Amino acid sequence: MQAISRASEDYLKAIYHLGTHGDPVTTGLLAHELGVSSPSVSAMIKRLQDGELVDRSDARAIRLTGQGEREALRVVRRHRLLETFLAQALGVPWDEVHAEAELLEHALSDRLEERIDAALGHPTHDPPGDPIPPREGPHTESWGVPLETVPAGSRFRVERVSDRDSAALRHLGQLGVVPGAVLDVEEQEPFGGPYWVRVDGERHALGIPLTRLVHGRTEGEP
Amino acid sequence: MQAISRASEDYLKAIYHLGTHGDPVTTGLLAHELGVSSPSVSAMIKRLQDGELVDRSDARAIRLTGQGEREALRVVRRHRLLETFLAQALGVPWDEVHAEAELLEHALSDRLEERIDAALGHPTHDPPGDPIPPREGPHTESWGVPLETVPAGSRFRVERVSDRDSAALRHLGQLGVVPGAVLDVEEQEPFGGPYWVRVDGERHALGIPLTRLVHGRTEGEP
DNA sequence: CCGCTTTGTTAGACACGTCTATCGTGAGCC
DNA sequence: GGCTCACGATAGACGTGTCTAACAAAGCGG
Repeated sequence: MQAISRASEDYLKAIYHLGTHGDPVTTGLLAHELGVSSPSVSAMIKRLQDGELVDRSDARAIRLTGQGEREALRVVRRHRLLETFLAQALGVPWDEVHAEAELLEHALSDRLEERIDAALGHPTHDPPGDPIPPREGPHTESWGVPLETVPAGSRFRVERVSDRDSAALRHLGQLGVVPGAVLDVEEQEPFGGPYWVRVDGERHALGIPLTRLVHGRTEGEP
Repeated sequence: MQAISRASEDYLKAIYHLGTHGDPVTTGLLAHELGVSSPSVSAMIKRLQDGELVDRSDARAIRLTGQGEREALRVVRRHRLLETFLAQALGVPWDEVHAEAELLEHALSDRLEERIDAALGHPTHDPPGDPIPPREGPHTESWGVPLETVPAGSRFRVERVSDRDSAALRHLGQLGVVPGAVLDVEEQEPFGGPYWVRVDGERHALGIPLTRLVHGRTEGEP
């Protein structure tokens, strides 16, 4: 119950995020993700292990314990609620909400989190489409499939857009590639060439890196 | 220009607040205010002095330098903007906004501060009536006179209520003693007895400690 | 004028979170 | 099997912010 430091929260959140992408979470990966050296990660993991928040029984991967995952989800919930709130209450553009929420998420009291959740009508997703974990109870991330893997000729409904790269997010927003949008994947040029997609009647070219940021689900043929 | 730590911000803010009350700011006073030991204060003051944020040329009082005061005012501004915003946008009751703003004030980016300020229409005062410092430029606190010093028979306009004691604040709010309210001070019982004041036609007794929290200005006779 | 009380500072320790430099170790490859 | 390379852990240091315990200085009462 003793308070968890901001740094610990950042580590737990990063372990959680990297964990949802399937790859085993390693020291080096975490160090890169958090922008710190790997000895720093080693030291922090040791502290988190002492606090029963991470599990190192598998030497090849860093895993969260049940308690660690609960704490990570608390941070993720606050982050995504804040993103939603900032967008809605203040009109903060969707490529900025991530950075602001990153700053505020560690300073949000349970009471205020509750008020924000209620004021927003208990939203289930934040602006980029990430699901907001419940205050307690199970949670799944439901990524859908990356746009990258979708063959030409498909109709694709956008569910989630990664908000890690603010500039990319802004660009996608300008093209209309937002959660809920429906894309017709018209063509994929070979050898890493762009995807041509039709959004709202407009035809746009998306480079491979962009298509990796967009997740969703294929629908019936166009 | 290098970022100032949260702890430093808290010290600067506390020095500023204690300074506005007239008394010379001492190590012990700061220690009490911040809930830390006085050696901790000594150490921090030394660091702040090294950073040119406090001035110890007067051995009997801790003073802010120009830069130190600017930094303190930045924190105060963020705090009071947040209080106003939380009250307005989320309906957080006025006895809670202080504690929430206390948590969030260190995590507010300039950009978001700007957005909040604009969304609120550049407010000049927060809910308890504290003046919001401008983003830059001079600022005065303008306390008015404490209700405690007002003689019976006066009419008194409330300008500011201290938000340090949440329970007292809630109580005063229930009585209608809020900024803008006009009180008729009907009677002050001797030997520390209560003040009898009429607010909105209702007669209420206020103990001395409460009357010290309320500042304002006398108006014409009732 | 001298001792006591009050106040602030120094000394030394600790927890946290970070770094660089170094050491171990395990997997893959010849 | 032995070498190399990548990776993680350890060692040692530092800055920040805190503590307790001991010391210094200053005012005040007698």
